[in-house]
This record gives sequence, C-alpha cells and structure tokens, in this order.
Amino acid sequence: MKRIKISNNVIRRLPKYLRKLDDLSAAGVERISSSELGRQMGLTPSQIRQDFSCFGEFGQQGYGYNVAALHQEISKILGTDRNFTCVLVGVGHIGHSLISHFNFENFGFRLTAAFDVKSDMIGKSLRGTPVYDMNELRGKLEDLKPDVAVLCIPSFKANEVAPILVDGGVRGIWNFTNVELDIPTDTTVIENIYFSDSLLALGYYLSEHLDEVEARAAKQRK
Amino acid sequence: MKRIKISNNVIRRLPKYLRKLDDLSAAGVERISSSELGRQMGLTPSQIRQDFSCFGEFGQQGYGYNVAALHQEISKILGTDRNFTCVLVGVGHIGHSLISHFNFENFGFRLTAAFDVKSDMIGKSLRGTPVYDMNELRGKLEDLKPDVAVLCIPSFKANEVAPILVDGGVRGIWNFTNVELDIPTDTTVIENIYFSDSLLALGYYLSEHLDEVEARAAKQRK
DNA sequence: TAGATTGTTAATCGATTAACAATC
DNA sequence: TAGATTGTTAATCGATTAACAATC
Repeated sequence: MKRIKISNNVIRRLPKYLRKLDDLSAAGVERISSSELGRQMGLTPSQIRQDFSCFGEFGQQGYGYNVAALHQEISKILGTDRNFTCVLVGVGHIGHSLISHFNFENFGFRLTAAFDVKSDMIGKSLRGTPVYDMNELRGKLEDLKPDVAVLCIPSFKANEVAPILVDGGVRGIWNFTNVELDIPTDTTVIENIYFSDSLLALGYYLSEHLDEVEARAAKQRK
Repeated sequence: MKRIKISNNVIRRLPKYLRKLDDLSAAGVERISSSELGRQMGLTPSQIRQDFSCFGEFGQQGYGYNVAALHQEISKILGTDRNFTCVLVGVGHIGHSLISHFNFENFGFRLTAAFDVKSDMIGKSLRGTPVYDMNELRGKLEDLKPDVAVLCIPSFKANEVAPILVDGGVRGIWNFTNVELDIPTDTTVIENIYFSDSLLALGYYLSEHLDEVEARAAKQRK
C-alpha cells in the first residue's frame, strides 16, 4: 500500500465513522450521503468527503456511500484485517474488565494470553484466555510473538515491565497505566489511555458550562 | 471569571501539562522555562507560551515558570478547586476499578455514592463509598445532588439510565458505556471514553509502522 | 548591568469549508 | 434525461510557529 501522511485528526475520526456506520447498519440503512452523515455526526459534508478522499473513492456520484462497503473500507484502513495478536499484562480490575467484556476480535486483535503475579489468578482461563505467571512473560513473548501488549499493571511497575515487552518484540503498547512509558517511540507504537486527562477536561467544560448558566441567571436578575 | 472561547486543542493539552508538572515537582524541579518544558514534552516553546497566555501571565521574564505556581494555576483553570461531587452508576469491573484505584479527589471530584443492581454488592462500602440499590437512584440523586455521574453500566442500558441522571439534575456525565448518549448536550456536559476508538487508532499507527519497516526491508533487499 | 526568557504581535502553516465540474 | 451527490480544487479560517520588544 502506498502511504501518504494522513493527519492525526483524520485518523481519530475514522473510528467514529465506524461506530456510526455500525449504528446505521443495525438500523437497516443501506446507503447514506455525506450531507446526511454530516448532519448525524455534527460534521460538514465537505469534511467527510475530504476525509474519505485521503484513502480512495468510496462513494458514487448521485448516490452517496454504501454503508456496508464504506464500513469495510474504513475497517481495512484501520488495519482490522491484519490479524494482530495481543497479550494482556496485569489482570487487575481493568485488565479483568477488558478480558471479560472487551471484544478485541471486533477490532482486529486476538488476545492470546494474560499475565499476572497473583497466585489465585495464575493457571486460570478467563473467557478462553489463559493467565500465566508474570515470571513467564519473557519466555511466552518469545513463543507467542504478540504484536501488541495491553498494559494494565500498577503504575509504579509500568517502566519496569515496558522494556521487557519491547525486548520481547512487541510492536505496540496499549497503555492503561497512567504513566508515560520511557521507551523509544520510533520502534514501538504507544497508545495511552489517561482517565485523568479525560476527567480533567470534563471538569473544565463543566466549569465553563456552570459559569455560563450562572452568568445568564445574573443577567436575568438585573 | 471572564471567559473567552478557548480551543479544544488547548484544553486537551492542559491535563498533560499538569502531569508533567507533577513529575517535575516529584523530581524536585522548582522552575522551568518554556523551552525546556517544550523539549521534555515535544512541544514548541511558542505553543506553550501561547497556551498559557490564554489564561493569564504565569511566568516571569528571564526566569521562566515556577513549577508549583504554574501547577496551581492550571489546576484552577480545570476547575479542580470547585469541589465537584459525583456518583458512580454500575459497579462492574470498570466501575469497581475506578472506585478502588482512581483518585477522584486529586482531580477535584468527590465520589459520594455508587449504584448497582447486584444484591451482593448493595449495602457494601467500597473504599468508603456506599453502594446503593439501582432502584434508589432517583431518590438519592435528589438527596445528594451530584454534579457528575460516572456511567459504567452495560451499554444496552446506557440510554435507559442517562435520562434519569439528567432528570436528577446531573450536569456532567463521564461515559464509559461505549455508546453515544442520546440526551441534550446543551444542558449536560458529556465526556466519553471509547476504548475501541483508542485501540483502532493503535491499529492504524501500528499498520503504518509495520508497513514502513517492511518498505525499508524491501529497499535493503534490492 | 547583562543575559535570559517572557508575553504578544506578525507570519506561516495546515485543516476545514465552500464551490463546482464530473458523473452516476 | 434530470437530479443528486461525489471527488477535488480553491478560499477561508484557525492553530502553530517565529520574531522581538519588554522586563525580570
């Protein structure tokens, strides 16, 4: 595939298109125009057509886009057909939640193993995923050669374990530790989930919202 | 407070500044210049100074920024001094994880109650937070008047519960359901955490990365 | 004081929006 | 065919970067 540099903004919108297309499929919608899609997603039709045109010509003049076909194209762009494998490291609450409820396969990932230090966890199988002893991590990485590691260990251990993953050949880390990983980013792709960043942003928007409400009320009183 | 419209890009960077300032504090750094901060964060000094200047003058010519003072200013901007209260709805794995490990107070939120349908959960107290029966949600919202609800229920129930929260006077929802909430956004601030969006983005960047590696290898072979 | 570094204005760059010919 | 809607080029808008006077 020939690759030209696509902006992060575009990339981050692709999963949102996918979710919307899922909804449309579920609702039995077979085709949609950029203007209707824009209306439903709060984007301009122009932006939608620009976004898609980064990757090819997925629509048809006078018709719009076929929902199923468009879904497939975007899925492909995001790499969901690449059969990535992943292992999950740290079966605490978050790790457990992901193993139990998150459908990795829906997004092109297959979860092949999990690792933990707790003896009551080791040897179990959760939803078909075997839990191994953390001590076996190095060896199992060699066996399984996972593309990605899902890192759910306590934050104080994050930078102890991360290098082991990189040494073990992992190419991507989905990082739930809330700590910045101190590993070279030119050989490993890191995707961070920072709950606190999200909550702090909510705090800002909420403050703004409440100030506006208050300002309107003050104006009323005058 | 007088408010001018600040771009989302700036808002989303503020929590990252806060994290970096925490690290610097912990490392005993008392002051820092925009250029050094930029170097450490991968931003230009210009951008950093522009970002801060949206909110005031926090630095000093010839000196830079005082780490502790800057931290406090940014915290304030994000509303962490507003003593927001929140309740958590749905004590599954994710909900449980947040109650057990997430330090809401660090970010200006106080968790006052949790709700669940499971009888073995109801009546318990987790890390000081009482768990009530989901049936009591309406009543307790009236009593507690929380600013925010943390929504951790299964996705198929998301849009059943969301209106109850809004009716109950909640002004913000931290949404972990992976489903778009169908409630008016002009009266309620919604902050979504979509795990799948993050994993799909990782899939894209990983695909791109592997293609580049492959392309380089192919070039070598020639 | 001299050097460093800010806050801010101006310049550049990139992303979004608008417009329209192509065409289904 | 006529109407609808795309893909793409051009115009606009906003965000980032550069430059520099102000000043600690």
